[in-house]
Amino acid sequence: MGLAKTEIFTLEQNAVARFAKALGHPARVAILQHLFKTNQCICGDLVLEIGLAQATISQHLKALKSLGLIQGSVEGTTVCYCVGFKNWAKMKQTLSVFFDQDLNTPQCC
Amino acid sequence: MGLAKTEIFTLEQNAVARFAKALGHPARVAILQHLFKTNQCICGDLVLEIGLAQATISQHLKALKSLGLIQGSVEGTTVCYCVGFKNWAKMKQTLSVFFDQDLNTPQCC
DNA sequence: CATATTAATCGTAATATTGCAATTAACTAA
DNA sequence: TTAGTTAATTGCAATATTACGATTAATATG
Repeated sequence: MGLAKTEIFTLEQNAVARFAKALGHPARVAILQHLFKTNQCICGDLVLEIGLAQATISQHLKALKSLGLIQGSVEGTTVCYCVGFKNWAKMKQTLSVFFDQDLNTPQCC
Repeated sequence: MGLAKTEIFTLEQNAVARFAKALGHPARVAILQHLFKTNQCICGDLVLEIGLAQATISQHLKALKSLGLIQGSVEGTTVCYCVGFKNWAKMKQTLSVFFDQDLNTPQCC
């Protein structure tokens, strides 16, 4: 199928999975790292920096933008991207809660 | 293609992506949550709990096991699964470093 | 032994993802 | 206006993922 049955899972489970999926490709990880490092940059810089085709970078940017992890603003013929701090924080929060499950659980095996 | 060009990315970028990808499906999130809640359980319990076919659960278990996030031990006709705490901790560490990039960066837009 | 139970694996179908070349849309500058 | 620049979109090919039924392998039980 290739299609996840999201309807049988909780909102939290789907939220964790959605954020995690967005980070599940090294190009998207690299894009975020570069935006944190440079604070902001135009799309073309990312193409040079990362070394994938412009169309491919654009596709990854779209995925990150759809979750609000980055935002882009058109400036003339260029598009300036930067981190979407609000949703970045939301992602950190969502995944931190998931990660810290282990604090309540005694280690068994 | 469907095949990520991992060779052009750093080890860290690939590690973040690999862990994140493993959490990128709600069924795998649910499996981990259930293992934390019950400490350990057999494969059949997960099939009942989650409501996907046994073959599908087995596939998700394999993905988690390949990263060491869970471990399974055969006990008679059943297989008992539990969290792989060592690699769980490694995942938390890897992703935490990535998440805390924002602490060094002044918020711009 | 024969039968049942459990979970991994196989095979397959549907869909998603990744990547790129080519095109398009939007804007700038001459 | 025309030409150039930038980035989104389109179209496509290759591969991956998700899901399930059927089968298999391993172990238990009668």
